[in-house]
Amino acid sequence: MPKYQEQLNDIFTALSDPTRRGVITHLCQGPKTVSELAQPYSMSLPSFTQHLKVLEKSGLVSSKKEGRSRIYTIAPKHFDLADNWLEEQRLGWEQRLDRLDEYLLNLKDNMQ
Amino acid sequence: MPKYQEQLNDIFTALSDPTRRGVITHLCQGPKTVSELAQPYSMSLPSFTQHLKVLEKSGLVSSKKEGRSRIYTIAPKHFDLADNWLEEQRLGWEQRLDRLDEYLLNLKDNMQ
DNA sequence: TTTAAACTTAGCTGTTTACCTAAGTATTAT
DNA sequence: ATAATACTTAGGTAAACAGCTAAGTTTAAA
Repeated sequence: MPKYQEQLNDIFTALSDPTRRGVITHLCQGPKTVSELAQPYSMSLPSFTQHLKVLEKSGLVSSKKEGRSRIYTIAPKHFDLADNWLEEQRLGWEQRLDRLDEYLLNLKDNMQ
Repeated sequence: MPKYQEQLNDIFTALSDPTRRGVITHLCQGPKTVSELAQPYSMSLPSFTQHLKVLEKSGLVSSKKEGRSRIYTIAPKHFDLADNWLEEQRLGWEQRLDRLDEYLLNLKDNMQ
C-alpha cells in the first residue's frame, strides 16, 4: 500500500475515537504531560497511553521525554493531510455538479 | 455518548479504510451501483458490501434500491461534520499561537 | 539512600473488524 | 416457466482494538 494511503489510514483511525479527539482538543491549548492529559479521563494509565501511541503513530502529535515526564505537542502539519483529502473529494463532486449545471443550462437554452 | 461524538466516530472510522475512501472518490463522479463500485476491487462481494454499510452508517453516502440494483450516492452534507471538527481544532491552536505572538511582541517591546 | 512520582512493559480478556464461502431472495431477460 | 443477474444473509476465522491489573524503570524529592 502507498505510504500516503497508510498515513491517511493512521490519521483517520486516530480521529475515530472520542478520547483521542479529546486529547487533540486539549493539546490545542498547548503542550501537556501524560498525566495532565489523562486527568479528565477515568481510564487506567496504560490504557490511556495506548491512545497517545495511536495519536503519535498518526503524526498528529509528537512527544519528547523531559525528566520523568513525557510532554505531548500537537503537530499541525499532519492535519493538512486529512484536510486536503477531504478538500479533494469536495472538489471532485463540485466540478461534477458544475458540469451538470452547464449541461442543464444548455438543455434549457436548446428548448427555447 | 453525545450523538455528535458518535457521528464523528462513524465518519472517521468510515474514512480510515482505503477501500472506503476509494468508494467515496468514485462516488464523487456520480451515483453508482454496488457492482460498478465493486468492480475495481479484488474482494468478495459480501466483504465489499460490508464496507458500503459502514459508509452508509456514517452518513457520508446514501443508497436506494432500484429494481435488482442498489444505487449509492454521495451525501456531501455529512462531510461538513468532519471538516468543521478539523477546522475548530485548527482555530484553537491558531488563537493560542496568536496570543503567544502578542505576548512575545510585548516582551520584545518592553526590553527596548 | 530511601521514598515517591511519572510513566512503561508485560500479559491477559472480551469485542469488533475484515475478510472468506455457501446458500438464499428478488428482479429481469429469454 | 427457466435461467441469469444483482445483490443479501448466514455463519465462520484470524487479527486488531480497547480495556484491565500487576510489576518494572527512571528521575526527583526528602
